[in-house]
Amino acid sequence: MRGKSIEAAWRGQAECRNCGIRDLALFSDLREPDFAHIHLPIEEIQFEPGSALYHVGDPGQAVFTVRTGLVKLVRYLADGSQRIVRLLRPGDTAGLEAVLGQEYEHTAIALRGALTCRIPREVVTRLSEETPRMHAQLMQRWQQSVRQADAWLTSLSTGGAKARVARLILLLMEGTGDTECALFGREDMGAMLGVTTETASRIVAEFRREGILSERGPNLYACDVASLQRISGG
Amino acid sequence: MRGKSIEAAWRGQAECRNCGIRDLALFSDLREPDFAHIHLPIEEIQFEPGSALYHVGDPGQAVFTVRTGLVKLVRYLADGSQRIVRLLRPGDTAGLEAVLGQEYEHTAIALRGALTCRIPREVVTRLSEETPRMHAQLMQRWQQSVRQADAWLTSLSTGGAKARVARLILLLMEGTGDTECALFGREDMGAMLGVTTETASRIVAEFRREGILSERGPNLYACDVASLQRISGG
DNA sequence: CGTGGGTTTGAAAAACTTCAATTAAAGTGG
DNA sequence: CCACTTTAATTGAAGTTTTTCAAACCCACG
Repeated sequence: MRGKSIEAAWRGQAECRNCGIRDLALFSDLREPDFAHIHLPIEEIQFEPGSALYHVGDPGQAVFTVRTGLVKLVRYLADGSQRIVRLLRPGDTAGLEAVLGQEYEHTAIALRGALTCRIPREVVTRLSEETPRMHAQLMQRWQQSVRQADAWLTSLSTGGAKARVARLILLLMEGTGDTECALFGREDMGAMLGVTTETASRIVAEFRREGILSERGPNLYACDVASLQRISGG
Repeated sequence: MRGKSIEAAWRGQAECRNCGIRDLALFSDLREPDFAHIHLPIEEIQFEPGSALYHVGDPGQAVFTVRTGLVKLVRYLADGSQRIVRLLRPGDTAGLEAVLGQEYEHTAIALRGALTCRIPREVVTRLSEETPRMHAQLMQRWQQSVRQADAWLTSLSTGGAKARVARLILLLMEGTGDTECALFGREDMGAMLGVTTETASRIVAEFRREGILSERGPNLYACDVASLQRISGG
């Protein structure tokens, strides 16, 4: 089995045809005959919290679909600190640059545990040559990345620190109809927002004192959405 | 002729085959037979400083290749202020989302004058269906956008304001073997760096007093690259 | 020669960082 | 199961940086 089995447990060969999140995933537009072009195994891999799907500079051999959990894309700065440039959620794709035969641009690390499908580069390449549906899907994915990058800049790297934290929390709740929200370590929060760990901590603490966040478990909070929206807008 | 002729002067039909910057541009990989698929006119349009190639929310009807000058991609925030999310230079492509049939994600505004080629959406779509070279090129362009977005975040929205200004200036000089650098209005600088106009102004003024920048003309400076690099790294 | 837009500068307030110390939580190994 | 180590979160206080609000300035233009 794989060398990384301590951190990354191989689960088995993925059955894309019957994938539970197929309508979200990279292969959502494929039709039955297209699957014949998948000539290399797609593996299902479970990454433990903190383990890396790949590292910046590695030759891009595969694309990953996130099935469950959360993955951060990290860039390391000259001074050794890190900046998180994006967050991938179920349905999102990591390492698209592999399709272009390039090295990975980031280090991708699982926050919480993450179940992923590892799709070899050649599979995507071949599919994209064979079916325009795959092509279109790839372009969509690229655009989605750009859009997310822009949103990250304008909403998480703009304005005061309180507004940024508020926007981050709102972003995390987006989609989930819920008003509960699982946060992460303060260091990661800081790296997402471009502020120090302490500032992130202080603001979360302040929100908690003001009742905007109420702890429901370890790093799990119930959120006063209205207040967060007010803060995020100012 | 076009309604926007006051701001945007139509120059004529572009001759892509003999384009001076073709090796940089979207069509760089096309071969002779591919040009037969261009069934709609590609227009050469000159945008005056401050005029818009397109606005956020407009239906994306065309892609623009920047031939000369500089174009900013702007997002407007809830409070009415603006954030510049990217800068396009000669060879870059604006409005790629049009190819996906989507609305423009930004407002694209010419800083300085900019000569562009306006390529109708259908031309790119058709080419991309007909030739894999075009397809590959589009993917490259998308990736380039993502890469630039990430770089923008990590180098222009991270660290202290002095470091950001220094990195912006270095970025502007990148490529041009020169040590001269044309800056823009302080408001635009601020919107690129996520700081106020005043802060941008103060820092440029400070650099000037310290001899790191010396004025050579209106907003044109000779730069002490070594010092800028030192500042950008701290 | 006045006007308007953008730049520069000042001073006080606010926000953030830094560094250091404290507390809390979570493992670890007896 | 408890004491002990470790790691992360929180808090305080001082120091810096940035913003804010105002005013002065400069220059191009009518």
